[in-house]
Amino acid sequence: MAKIQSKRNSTKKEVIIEKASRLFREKGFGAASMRDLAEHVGVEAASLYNHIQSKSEILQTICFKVANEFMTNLEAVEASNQSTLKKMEMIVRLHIRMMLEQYEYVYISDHEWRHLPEPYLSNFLNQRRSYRKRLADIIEDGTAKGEMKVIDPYTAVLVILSAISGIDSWQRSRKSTTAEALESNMVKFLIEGLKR
Amino acid sequence: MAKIQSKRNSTKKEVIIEKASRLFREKGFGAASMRDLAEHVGVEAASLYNHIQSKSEILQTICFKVANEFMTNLEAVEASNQSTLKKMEMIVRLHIRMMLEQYEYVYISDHEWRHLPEPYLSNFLNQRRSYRKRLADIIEDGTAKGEMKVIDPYTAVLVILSAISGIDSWQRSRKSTTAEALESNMVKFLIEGLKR
DNA sequence: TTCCATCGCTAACAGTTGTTAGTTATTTAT
DNA sequence: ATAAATAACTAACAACTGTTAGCGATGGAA
Repeated sequence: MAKIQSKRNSTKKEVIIEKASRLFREKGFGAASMRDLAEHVGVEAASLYNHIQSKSEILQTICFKVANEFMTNLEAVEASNQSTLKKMEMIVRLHIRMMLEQYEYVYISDHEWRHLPEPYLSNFLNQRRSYRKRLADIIEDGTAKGEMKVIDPYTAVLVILSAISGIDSWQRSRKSTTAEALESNMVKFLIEGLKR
Repeated sequence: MAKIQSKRNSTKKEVIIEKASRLFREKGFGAASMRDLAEHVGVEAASLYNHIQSKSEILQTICFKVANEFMTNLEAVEASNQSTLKKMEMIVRLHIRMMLEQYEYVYISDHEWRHLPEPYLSNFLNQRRSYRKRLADIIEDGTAKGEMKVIDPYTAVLVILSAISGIDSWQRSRKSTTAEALESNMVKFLIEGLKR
């Protein structure tokens, strides 16, 4: 049942969301229109509503997909038996990979969450706050154990996360450098900055 | 001539731009309407056009005001006789202060430049690229002199700049910590991360 | 074949967008 | 006081917004 399969074994809904992610990143959620999106999907605007419920449903899907993926990975890191410094390195690497491999989704989750309607907005912000708090706890733990330098944990979290989310402007301007080189450079910088 | 002074010794045009900066940050450039802005200024939407030429002129004014201020300050730093590490520290401190003191303007210049119309968009991007190149040159110089660790200069620039621009999410959530504490924490982290 | 669900289409809705024209009110200069 | 300039107003424009209704085509299940 359900022949709705388009190319690449994906639902048409998934195709729509993928095209939308590209569009939302390029123009911003507010400036991207449904007719715009429809054209990229190769269909009339009204037809989109056979697969999705609303424009903001697309945004919700993207934002929470990303948020959940980060949260799941954080839990795995927390559960691992590693030094706090190693834990932070794992998280940094995860964020960089996500940024490189799922660029559009991560970018939108980072930049367009403002346009989420309530109650999703509050939900998203709570999740984000919780995520950062748990990162800060790791750093605080690292400081207590003498593995890391004495620094405000929340500031450190902010520095690390925003540094990584800034790769977006790298993405287009530096195809020359390899992803591995970028990753190791950023890890070196960010983790050395933490090391005591 | 010209009585157009409103309160606070500022032109009505300046008042409009100030109110607009707040609005553009909160809602995003695309989602903020002229009628919205007019209400905040205390006037009808059409009346705004006695003082400005278009909506995007406001965006242009803000973006280039910020860009020019950074560029001017960079030139001063370049001309100074300091170690490369000290130069980078000066730049970091400048960016943090700008972020804290002219939050709305800097935020918009950082996040809403996409909506600049051509040819201003290309102009802005050129200026940004040049700014980053000159920062990277300082770091490269520092590495050559053995003051800094061997790291890709452009990556370092990106880390530093995006880390600072991430203070926006700090701004609202951490009124408790003082600006000085934030500044010293970030300098410690970012500059130590550079130090050889 | 018949039936039914799925999907695409056209047309239209009600609302909002940035902006202009034309007019009136207010302030400044003579 | 009068003339000139400046800025506010109302009304309207054409274009565009997300979204719905309804109809026709398609294709798999019975």
